[in-house]
Amino acid sequence: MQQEDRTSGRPRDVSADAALKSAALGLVRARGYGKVSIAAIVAAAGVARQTLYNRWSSKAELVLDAVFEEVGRYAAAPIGDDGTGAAEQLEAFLIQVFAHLEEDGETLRAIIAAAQEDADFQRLFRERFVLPREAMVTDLLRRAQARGEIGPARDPEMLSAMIHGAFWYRMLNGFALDRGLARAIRDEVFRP
Amino acid sequence: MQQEDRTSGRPRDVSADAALKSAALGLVRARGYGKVSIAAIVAAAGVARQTLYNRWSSKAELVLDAVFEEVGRYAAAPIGDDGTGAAEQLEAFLIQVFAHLEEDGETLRAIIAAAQEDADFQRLFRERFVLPREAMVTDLLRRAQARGEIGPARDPEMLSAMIHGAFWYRMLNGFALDRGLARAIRDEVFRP
DNA sequence: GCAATTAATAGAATGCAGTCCATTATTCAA
DNA sequence: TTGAATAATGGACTGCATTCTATTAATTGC
Repeated sequence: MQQEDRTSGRPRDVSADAALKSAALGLVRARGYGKVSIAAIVAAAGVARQTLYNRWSSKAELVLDAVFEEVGRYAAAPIGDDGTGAAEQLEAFLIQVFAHLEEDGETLRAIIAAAQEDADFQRLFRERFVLPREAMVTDLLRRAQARGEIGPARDPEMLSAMIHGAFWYRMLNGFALDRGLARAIRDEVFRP
Repeated sequence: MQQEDRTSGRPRDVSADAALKSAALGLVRARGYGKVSIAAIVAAAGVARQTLYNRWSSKAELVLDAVFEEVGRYAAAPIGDDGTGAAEQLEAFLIQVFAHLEEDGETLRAIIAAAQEDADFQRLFRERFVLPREAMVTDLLRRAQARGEIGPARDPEMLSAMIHGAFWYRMLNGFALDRGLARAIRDEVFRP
């Protein structure tokens, strides 16, 4: 997905982008990532197979765009530093993430799997999805540290990796992500 | 891989098991999981393709057996409760795990990926690989708690998930697992 | 209009995991 | 010695992602 304004040649059919993303989004949500074929996506979008590969280099890239970038949802906004304490903010963030993952968790798992088999896609996924979300929690923890809500010797980056790691680890091993987990993580980070 | 002593019928060729595991181990270590085909494994083992599928139901199952079970290595022994403190024990455990992952990390990542696409294999992997190793750390933390090395309000199970999660998360996102990470995890768990 | 350039299309080709099938081999029990 | 049961084998088959090819379409500068 890159644009370089050409001076000649037939222009891209811009409507094909949206048609492909929309078809991918609908099919993946309805049937699950592994059960959706490229053939089904291009048929639903009404374009040729090569048209997809002119825009994305794999099914995983298209679905990443379609499901996790298109609408700008899924914990895309920084965590608001509202009146509540950092513990409440973290728990609310996790509850929101887990709620989104009820719909798209299976797709996220498939995307993480795809990233293990394709180093380029791993980089793309990390830059576009993982690191921004990791930074949100790191920032929250830094603010909490500045206010004294966690000790000065704590390491916000390591803690953020442990927080994300905890639910990745649970998710990738087939456990549900529920409010109890959000609460347990919060409690472990903001220890008594 | 199950045995049910039959009363009749041609017996399994036991040497095929070892030949397949050995071929899979060698090829996967030499070329990487994704570049090794079933055809190459059975050719190297000198057996027919169906002979493999009589024993394992997928490439991932065979490789799990071959790489992570065969020799009983890879942090298979419980963490010794030697004279040192729990912080040192945890760091030593992590350093040992990371050292093994220098050789087999790419394979582990491929196996985690395979588990996301096959619920049966996910269960197998969790029972045979994930949970035992998670329990080692949980046990270590429980002992540490009994000795007062971590506070009584800490949650050993959650902490263990955060510890494993931290390095899974790093590994699955393409970061190296080095001694610095082991130290940072130790420091965050046994905080000042 | 015409050449150059790039896109879209249909369909074939490739490579691979996993399944299916027919045939042959080995064992036990009657 | 024969029949029932199960294994091993080679090869064919299916379904899929990704690539390749030839052809047609749209655009710009001349």
